[in-house]
Amino acid sequence: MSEPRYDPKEIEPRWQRVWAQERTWEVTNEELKGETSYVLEMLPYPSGEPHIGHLKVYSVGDAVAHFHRRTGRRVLHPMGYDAFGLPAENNAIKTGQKPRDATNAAIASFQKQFREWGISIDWSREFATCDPAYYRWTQWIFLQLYENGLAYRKNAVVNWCPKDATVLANEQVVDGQCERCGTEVEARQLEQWFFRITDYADRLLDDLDTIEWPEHVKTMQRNWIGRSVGAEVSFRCDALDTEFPVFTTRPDTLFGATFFVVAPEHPDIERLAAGTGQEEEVRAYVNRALTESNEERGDAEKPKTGVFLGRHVTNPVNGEQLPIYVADYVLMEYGTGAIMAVPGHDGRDYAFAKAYDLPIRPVVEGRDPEGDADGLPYTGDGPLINSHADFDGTHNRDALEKITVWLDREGKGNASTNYRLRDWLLSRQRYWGCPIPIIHCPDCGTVSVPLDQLPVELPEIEDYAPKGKSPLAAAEDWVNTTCPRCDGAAKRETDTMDTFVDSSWYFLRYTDPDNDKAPWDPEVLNRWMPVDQYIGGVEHAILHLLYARFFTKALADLGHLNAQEPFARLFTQGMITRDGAKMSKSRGNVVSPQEIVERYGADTTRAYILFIGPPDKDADWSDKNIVGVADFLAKLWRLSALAAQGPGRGAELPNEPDGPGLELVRAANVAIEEVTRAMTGRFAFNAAIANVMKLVNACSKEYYEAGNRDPEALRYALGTASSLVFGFAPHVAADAYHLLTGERVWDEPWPAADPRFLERDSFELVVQVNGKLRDRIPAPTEATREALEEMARAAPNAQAQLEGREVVKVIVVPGKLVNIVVR
RNA sequence: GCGGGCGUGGCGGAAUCGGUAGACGCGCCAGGUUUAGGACCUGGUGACCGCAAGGUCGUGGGGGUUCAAGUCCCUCCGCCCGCACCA
Repeated sequence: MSEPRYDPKEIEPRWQRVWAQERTWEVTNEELKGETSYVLEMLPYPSGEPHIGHLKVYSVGDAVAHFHRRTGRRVLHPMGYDAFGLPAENNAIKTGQKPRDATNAAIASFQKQFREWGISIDWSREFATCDPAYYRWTQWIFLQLYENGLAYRKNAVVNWCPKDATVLANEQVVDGQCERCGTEVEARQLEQWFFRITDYADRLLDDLDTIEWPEHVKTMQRNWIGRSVGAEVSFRCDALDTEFPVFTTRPDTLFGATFFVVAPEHPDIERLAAGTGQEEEVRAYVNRALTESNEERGDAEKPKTGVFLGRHVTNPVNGEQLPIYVADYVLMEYGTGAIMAVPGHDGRDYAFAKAYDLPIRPVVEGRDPEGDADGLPYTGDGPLINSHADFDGTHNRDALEKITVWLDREGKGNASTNYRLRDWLLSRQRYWGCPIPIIHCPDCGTVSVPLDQLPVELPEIEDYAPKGKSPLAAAEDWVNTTCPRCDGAAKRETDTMDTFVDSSWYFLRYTDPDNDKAPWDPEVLNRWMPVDQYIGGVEHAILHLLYARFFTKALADLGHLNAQEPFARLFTQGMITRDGAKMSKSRGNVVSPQEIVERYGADTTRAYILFIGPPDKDADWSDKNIVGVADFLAKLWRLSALAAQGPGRGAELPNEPDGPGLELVRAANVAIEEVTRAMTGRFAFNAAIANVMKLVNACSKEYYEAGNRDPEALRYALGTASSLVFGFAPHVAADAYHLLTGERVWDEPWPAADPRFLERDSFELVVQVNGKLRDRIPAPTEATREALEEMARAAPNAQAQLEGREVVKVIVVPGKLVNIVVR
């Protein structure tokens, strides 16, 4: 008989058809009894074809979704598209193809691939964020936030990308460059829309403790939010009759302040220097500082520079007159743009004082061994000195609180907390995004579009080229409208929203995607949310993940949902590299998932990407290693087909297995145990697959070498292997299981190991002498400690080591080993 | 500088608790089967010494705790990621 041949090209479409026709992976909100689970991968931005990173994230997510289903949970596993965005618009400018057409084409290609990969998606819930039926509710949420003071417009210095001709949020500027195109961003003073994410800074920080996320992602968010606790202290300039507040984390060092510094951008510089004779020098310095690039300016290593402003302020704690300097090491964006300088206890102030020969006064006792000869600057803790009789001798941590209280009582300051986090700038001067549902009326001002007029649809336009304002401004028919309040002539807001707004709530919409009365039914939503397992790339550690957390909290506060956090557990998958480098067209090292799937089939491709290593780590693609996985799946299928040709059917646990059958049953149960362990609370898919390989190897050996002595046990072992591997290679597993049993493996519960087949009546006892392995001998499982010790002492290779030595101690670990300690 | 992570054969990587290091796969070597094959099956494969039995060494370096350390503690080195003149 010729051997049956594994043919993924025939198997895979056949099972995909079954899943599509039977809508196998759909869940309805009507049948939400029992335990549920919401498994979600970050939604893709559809552009061209999916790449290998998509294949990885959905392979990981699908493995989790299947495991949750088969361990008794109803699983929500939806898919959608982050479909607004700059690439489609830039493409339109270049090729003339409308953004919607290009996006729809890309979506079609993604859908096709995801189906060909056999990902278990509930397609009934699919949407794209550029669908009016979706962005209607994006606008609705915007208005909720606007009406409640969480969205506002202000004139501010903002980041402007000259290439993309739009403003950017702080999170979208990396090293002073546009996150998307790498162009150096410019500072511009503009009127823009913001979300008040800073109101949530404390909760965004504190609630990180309530979610199971990778520590490095939490750390990045903590860094980004950047909370510092301290005090705001007022320094008065009598000459100008003005108070200058500063923020400090070290009010305990107030007595050590010997000068005062303002940022070059500080609005009062001109006024301060006026009439002091320093005007020229100050102006020259400020001009130079302002024209310097971000990189040059931000270099902490370069020598400190600054110029005396010719004025003084009064230190509120001791009345001392402190000279005011302007220096570029002080940043306008942080705190108040002015600092008190304590050179004795701050490295930067110290460097400045040394450069300009300013006095340095230590006020905390202690020396920094790395510091100068005098042990300064000293940033550690210690008792106060040189301060005031009331505080000298007090430990600085206690003094910090006391001085803050004193400042508050005297009206010279107060406890204060500062954040690095800025409000989220959401408006963009681009076309392909969600319109901001606002009307500007000359009489009524800024007016919300009434909810019953949503969505404000994005009009069709011909010219997408950015001109420094939104291309929508040219769509006059659309821009000109009437004010909903006074019916007078008014204009629509022409900026669109940052696409991160679209993706900050899509996971909520999946729970109730067809609702046209509301963004969701809160009762339904609350049954699914929060997402049990979220999976995506670490590149979104701050942007998307912070914004989504903010939206969830804000919407919860407004009573629209219960969850305080969107994603209870987060898994960040590592990158697939090629030759140790990130894949990119310019490097020419791109691995096309389509090509691999075409050659080996989706099952092999998916299983290989999981087998390559731990999924949270980066992994280098190798064309060679994939054949191991291909052979393994082929072997599983072939053996199943052969076993199915033999007598009998089914993959039931044999009644009283013995001999070779018992060995197979045992191997299957060990595999169940190991795979379950790899999947429970972990994502050790590589280890899980390795254990199934081991089981299939045992089956192979029994079939080919020994002659299939127990067909029933063989079918059980192969059925178990198919069942265990289904989440990684669903088509071949479904087919093999069907051949063996006529049943559908996804309807079967996750296999449970039978303890009877995990225990054995004898085991290999390890005999150590002084911790060194000396022998292995068979021993009965039931043997007492004494019996084990006796057997160990009698073991031939151990005996040779014991000769002429005194036994000091014997350690017996039943079922494992005996360690004889000798002298 | 601060914070997080990592370091195991020729290669990718296994090893929840401290208890046989190197599972599984690639590669390599050998054998079987086949008209042939880049198909299929089986075995071997950390280094060194040895004909063998066996021994010595071995999880980035050094030190420690322990009967026992890849695993725990200290220290040093190297690599990766994030933040960084944030007061």
